[in-house]
Amino acid sequence: MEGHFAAHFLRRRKHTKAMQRWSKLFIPTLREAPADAEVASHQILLRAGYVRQLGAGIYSYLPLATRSINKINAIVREEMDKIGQEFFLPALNPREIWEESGRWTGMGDNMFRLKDRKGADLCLGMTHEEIMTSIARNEIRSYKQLPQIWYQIQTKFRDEPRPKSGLLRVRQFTMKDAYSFDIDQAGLDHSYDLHDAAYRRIFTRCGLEFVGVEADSGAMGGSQSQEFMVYTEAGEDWIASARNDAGEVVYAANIEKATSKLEAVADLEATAGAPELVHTPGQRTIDEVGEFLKVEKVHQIKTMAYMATWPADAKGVVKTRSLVVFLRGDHQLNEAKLGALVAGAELRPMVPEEIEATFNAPAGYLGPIGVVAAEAGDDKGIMVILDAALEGRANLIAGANKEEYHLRNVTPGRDFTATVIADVRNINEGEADPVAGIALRLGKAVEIGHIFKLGYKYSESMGARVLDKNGKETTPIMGSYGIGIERILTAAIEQSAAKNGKNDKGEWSYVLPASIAPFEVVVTVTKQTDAALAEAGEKIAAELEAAGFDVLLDDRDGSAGVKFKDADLIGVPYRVTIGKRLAEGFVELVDRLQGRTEDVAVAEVVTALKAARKQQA
RNA sequence: CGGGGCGUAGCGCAGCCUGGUAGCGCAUCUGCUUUGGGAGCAGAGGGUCGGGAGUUCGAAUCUCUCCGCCCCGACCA
Repeated sequence: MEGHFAAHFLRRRKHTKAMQRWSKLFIPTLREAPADAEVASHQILLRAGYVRQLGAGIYSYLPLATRSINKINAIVREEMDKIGQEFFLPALNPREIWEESGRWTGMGDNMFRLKDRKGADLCLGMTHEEIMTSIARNEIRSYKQLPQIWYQIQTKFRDEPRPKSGLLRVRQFTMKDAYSFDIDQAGLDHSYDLHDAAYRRIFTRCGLEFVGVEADSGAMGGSQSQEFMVYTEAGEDWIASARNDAGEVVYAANIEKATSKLEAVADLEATAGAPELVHTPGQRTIDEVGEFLKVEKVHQIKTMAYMATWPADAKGVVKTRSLVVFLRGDHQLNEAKLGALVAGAELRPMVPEEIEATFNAPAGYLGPIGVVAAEAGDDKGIMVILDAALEGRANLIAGANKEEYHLRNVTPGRDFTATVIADVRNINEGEADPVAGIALRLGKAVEIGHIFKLGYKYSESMGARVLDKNGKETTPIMGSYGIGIERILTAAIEQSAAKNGKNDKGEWSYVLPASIAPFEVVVTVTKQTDAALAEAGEKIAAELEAAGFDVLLDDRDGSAGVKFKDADLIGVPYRVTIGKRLAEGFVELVDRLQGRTEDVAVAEVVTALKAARKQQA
């Protein structure tokens, strides 16, 4: 009985779905992109009538964007429902809950704040750790109620210092955020892995070419963290990755963490058994000294001097420390890696007076010998950092800490010691990845998702406690996981635009994956006033719809050229053109993802499109 | 916040320097002709020139001020 009803209902639903006709839809395409749109996706979203801007980092989503985002949300929901449960939390939050975690002040100016009529402080949610934790705290009493994975798809508000790049960096956006609660670390590991797998399914289904990179856990604290990135020029992060011949990612990391295997370097022959002074008048830079002494940069030591400054403590005391870094001559310092060695401190280059005080020599002739390095583990004195690439090297050229002189035969370990040996250099494109030795690809990327193991930060500070199986009170361990919904759309556009490039008018060309395009197929009637063509368009569109395709029928009374341009512009992957050859029983099938066009018999359209869609999947 | 640029019709722009009737292309509306890659002809509508103040007989134009937007540097989905 029930089964019959369900089947009947499904069938009816399919048939009652309203045909989407271009003549009736609001798709305000623009011939020229607004001048303040710079990045490809921003220009495209505006020109194609997906979005309109309301303010800096504030956008209205028109029907096309809404359809696309709804599809992305549906995919996210489907995958998230396999591992967790959907919530919907308030975007409007009282101050008190944020005070509990210390983030009312911690979030600083990035938080939108407001007052209610009684003068009470409220804010707009930037993320929802606090709210979820408060629910867990109030409701979860026993390990038997764990694990839990709770997620929502919700609007987030962040008062970004600089909104930019269209939908890439905005002040109001949609995030799928999820939080896991487990009784122990093993449970958290599992919840984290579940998210890792779900995220990979989501991004794959959305047609993205992404890499998961090990990331700095950053300010939110926590142990393990992975960012999901899509390579694009519009991105703000730099990442390195390596794929094997099968196309699998064998290594990927944010540039702030990436390492590489270096080719072995044959050291210079010793000219003496100890450092030897060489007169190098006016030769200051690595290039000048290399040229002057006829040595390669790999045989030189680059010396960099920084000051680390920690924020004032409770007594208002500001702590500083001198950092001296030695790098291979051809390498660049990575400030993020250096910063990791002095947690919580701000870095800045030393000023000339500080350099004089530290080295007793002017910039240009700085080197390791004579610098008094703090002992390892000591948190006072000059912190000398030897980059790992110099470990084991010998007979290098370095500044002599004496104006107009350098030294030969400088050998780390023998001639000087460091407080710490660490990897603090930037890796370079083409260097071998540390896992499989495959050439690294380096590029800008946009972050579309982030998963990380939070630990006890919120459960502890907000007092969430459960009883374990021994009846002992214990603190649940948390994970936090986010996906930027609009960024999936934007990244998909950027990804495709990068592949398809610009036309001779400087306009970007792109196609959306069928899974997230506002429509899967557009049926273009080349001449609406021709009754035969119009009728065939209706019929074919209806058939495609009945076969489960999301169809847009272009029934506008305009020239074929305009219709083709518009169809391309909105990024729909498939087009069925009803035109000239209809009299012979053929229509044209354009597969924009494959860049292929073929004539198909009218009776074969559904089959042919299904085949095209299957091939893409 | 610091630095740079911009604000004139829905979109793209000119006009500003040297003050005097607000213009061009596209889009929109009407009619006719067109209809396979952003059509043609004819006509029409549409503007607080970002806001305010000042200078002047007169301000889109000069001065001051405020606002908004974009881009480049510290944060993050």
